Order: sequence, then structure tokens, then C-alpha cells
Amino acid sequence: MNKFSKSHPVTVDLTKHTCCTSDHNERVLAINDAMDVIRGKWKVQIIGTLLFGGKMRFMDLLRIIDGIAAKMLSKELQDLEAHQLVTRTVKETKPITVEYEITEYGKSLETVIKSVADWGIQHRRKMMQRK
Amino acid sequence: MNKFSKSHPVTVDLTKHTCCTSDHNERVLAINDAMDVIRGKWKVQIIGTLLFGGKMRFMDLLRIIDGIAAKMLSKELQDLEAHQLVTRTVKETKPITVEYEITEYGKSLETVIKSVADWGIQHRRKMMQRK
DNA sequence: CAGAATCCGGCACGATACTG
DNA sequence: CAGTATCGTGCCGGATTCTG
Repeated sequence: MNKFSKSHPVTVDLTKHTCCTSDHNERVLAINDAMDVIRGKWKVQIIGTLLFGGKMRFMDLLRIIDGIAAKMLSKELQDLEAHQLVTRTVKETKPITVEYEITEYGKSLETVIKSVADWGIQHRRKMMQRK
Repeated sequence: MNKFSKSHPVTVDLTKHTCCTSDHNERVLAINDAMDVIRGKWKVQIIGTLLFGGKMRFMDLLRIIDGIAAKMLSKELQDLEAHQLVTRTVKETKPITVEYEITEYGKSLETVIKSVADWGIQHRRKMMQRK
């Protein structure tokens, strides 16, 4: 069930614009795909936490993320796993525990998240002073 | 009506974790604020288009973005203007026209968008081959 | 042309309860 | 502990119509 940019049929009538054509379109699709992965209130935070904290259990995430409900955490983690950004491993301890860890591929998101965070901090400052 | 991370009260009980404290919290807030600006199906695309195409009229955007409805474009542009990422200038031509342009501050988002786009392309390739 | 107004369906997200 | 199941709701985003 891969919904790759289905929302945007690649039809662009160039009735008046002869400039923006070829690879500009690919960028749009890329951005949408990327945003699909990142979208959702918690995705980025989960990845960030895992990126920063290493291997963690469900409960750890539930406690650290602060505000997230179990259902959401569960669902978002499934999404991330489907995208091969995190791994899920079940430990056969007495009360069963599950550990989540970011994949090598998932680490490639660090750049993105970092730039988002950096911009956010800057934005925060700007919005504080002015007004 | 500034809703700065109101969703996440900064209460983190450290019953068991003594590590993640101080500035980690600030990063979370920063990320949320940044995502608030970027969130929405069209925001990034609009900024990207303006970033790439320079000064543009409403109709241009409406045609280029392909798929967006006037209402959405209008609303998103208002949001962006409120965040001081774009400027809106009315030209007193015969049928009135309005031009939108990205601000200097808005250009600071280029880094973010670029990293998102780059990752998206890479992600796209990966998902194509495997599976 | 550049929007505002209105109506509406779906799903993102939340709260709560239950299970192995 | 690590989830599912169920239910409810807001608001996000789309389609359409009207206006200056």
C-alpha cells in the first residue's frame, strides 16, 4: 500500500510557463514524499529521541515524549518501521519488553531534523523579540 | 494569537531519567515550532516555489502548484505572511493583481527545504528499488 | 483577478478500557 | 509491559459559489 505522491498527478500544463519543467517536478514529488514520512505530530520527535537516546523501550519513549498517548506512539512507530527508519526487537523477558532502535538509514534523517531544529530555535528567538 | 508550543507543557518528571534535561527540552520546543510553520499540505511547496521563482502573482501560484484550491492557497499565504516569511503587495492595475515574494527571513528556510528535498529524493530511490 | 463565504467529509489525534 | 480496541471530536483540506 504505497501511496507515493498519488495525490499529485504529474500533469502540469505549461500554457504560459515554459521555464519550470523537468526536474523541478521531481523536487516537488521528493518534498511531498519526505513530508509524508515526517508529517504527524510526533514523528520527528520520536526519531529525534531515538537518534539521541539510542536503543529504547516502549515505556521509555512513552515517558520521555511527554504528552503522547500509547495508541499514537504505537501507530507512529509502526509507520516508521514500515519506512525502515526504526527496528523493533522483542526481548523474551518475563514481562515481555520491546526495544526500538533507529536504523542506519534512519540516521540519514539527522541532517534534516537538525536543520529543522536549528531553524526552529532561530525562529523562536525572532518571534520572541519582535512582538 | 500566538500558540507557541502550548500543546506541550514543559513538565518532565525525571523519576528515572537523570540524563536528558536542560537544553534537550528547548530542542523539542524548537522542533515543534518549526513544524507548526511547515505543517500543512502546501506550505513547503509554496515556499519552495516562491524561493525558486521569485516574485509571483496569486494566479501564477495557483497554476504552478497544481492541485491546490484557491481557498487553501489564500489561507496558507496568510499564514506565511503572518510568520513574516512572505510579503504581499497589491498592484493597482486595472484588474487588481497581487504579488507575493519571499522575505529575507523566508530565505533562511532554504536550508531546511533543501535538506528535506534531498532526503526525499534519496528516499524515493530507496523505496523504488527495494520492494 | 484575488480572494471571502459556506458547506462538508474524512482522518489525525485524543481518552479510556481491555488483553496476553 | 506493550500494545490493541473502541469511541468520540476537531480541524484540515476540498468543492463550489459569490464579490469588488
